[in-house]
Amino acid sequence: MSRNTKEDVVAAAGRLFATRGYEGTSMRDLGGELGLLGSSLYSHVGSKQDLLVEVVGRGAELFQRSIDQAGEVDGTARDRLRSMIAGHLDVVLDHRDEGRTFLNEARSLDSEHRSEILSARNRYESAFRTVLEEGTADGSIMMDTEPAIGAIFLLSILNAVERWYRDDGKLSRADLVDEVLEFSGVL
Amino acid sequence: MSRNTKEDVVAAAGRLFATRGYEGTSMRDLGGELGLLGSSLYSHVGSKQDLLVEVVGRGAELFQRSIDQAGEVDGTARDRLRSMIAGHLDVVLDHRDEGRTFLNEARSLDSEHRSEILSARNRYESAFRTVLEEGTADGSIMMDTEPAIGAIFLLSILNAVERWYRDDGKLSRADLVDEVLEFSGVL
DNA sequence: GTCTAACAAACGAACGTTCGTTGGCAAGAG
DNA sequence: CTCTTGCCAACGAACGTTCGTTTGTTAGAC
Repeated sequence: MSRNTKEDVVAAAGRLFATRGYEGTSMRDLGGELGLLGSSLYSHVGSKQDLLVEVVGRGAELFQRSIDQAGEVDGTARDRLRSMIAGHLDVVLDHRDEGRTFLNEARSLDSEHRSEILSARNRYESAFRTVLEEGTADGSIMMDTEPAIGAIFLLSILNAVERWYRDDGKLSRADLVDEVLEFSGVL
Repeated sequence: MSRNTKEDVVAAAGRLFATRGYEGTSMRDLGGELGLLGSSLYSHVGSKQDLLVEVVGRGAELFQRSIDQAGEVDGTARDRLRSMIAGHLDVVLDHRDEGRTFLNEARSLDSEHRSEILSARNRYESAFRTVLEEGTADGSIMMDTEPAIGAIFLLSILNAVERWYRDDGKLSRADLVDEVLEFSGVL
């Protein structure tokens, strides 16, 4: 009989928040997921809101780490863009729960944490805009669309990937990266 | 003292469902929005779920009408694609509440209505895929991406527009249509 | 090695509040 | 008079959370 750790609780919370939404998930639901009573969760966590903060925070951290790694890639701006896209797909596909919760459930955060997440998202979008600008400058990226719009379009595609892509399909992740680059006129 | 009609109730429900989500909206919230008690809403509507069905249904109808109109456009497949994109943007921007609720709150529908909406979405995506195939065949569309993926990418961009586009900005809707076409390599 | 003190994890009952919903009644418009 | 609209009071269920208690494990003292 193995008992549950805080890690288990946060993981299960991510799963339920991602699929049913924060408001659509009750502490009793979450307890049931772990074979516990709802009240037992309070041995591990201070409040339901704390759980959301934790899950969303993990999502934010994953995206942040991804963009940091891509920034260290040397080569042309196009190489860096490719790395950013691949990294984004990995986050969104390998950490579906945290990614979805980060992207969709931020509105349920208290205003302090919500605005933190919002500026994290803005910084993230800026990184995409910047690499597009650099690629236009050094000639490694020929995109007909201006960087500000192109970054938004790219992220729209990337954020939606989790809704339809399956790893066991015919399209590999590497091919998916190429498809995205090709679609946006970079390749 | 003007009294409220069912129309007002459905419109307010759309507004709240779109911004706070279905589960995040209480009947008392909704009543407050109209200067009523929550219980008074039951003079207009059978249940909260009925309201969601109504709002989502309106969203579905708007998208359906848009795609039907675009289908009647004569010219090349590219002309029809342009019309589909413009129509989608109009739905999503002129009927933000119904559009958002249709796109984001379907999971809160009872399973019967949910699967109806899901197949409506599939038919809608099929229409995009088909026009891309036709455009490849008649040579009016040169897209490097295969139609199935291209349709998904296009819809990912279009569905996200409502999150960032403002009508009072520098970018007109017509220009936005061009940007989308250009980004996807059609123009 | 045993006894004991501490701790983490979970239970079960209950708290106050909010939820969706119902039913009876009043005011006003056609 | 009737029909629509809304108020009011109330319902049972579910909500997040707190509390005192129980259980199993871990660590140190004897």
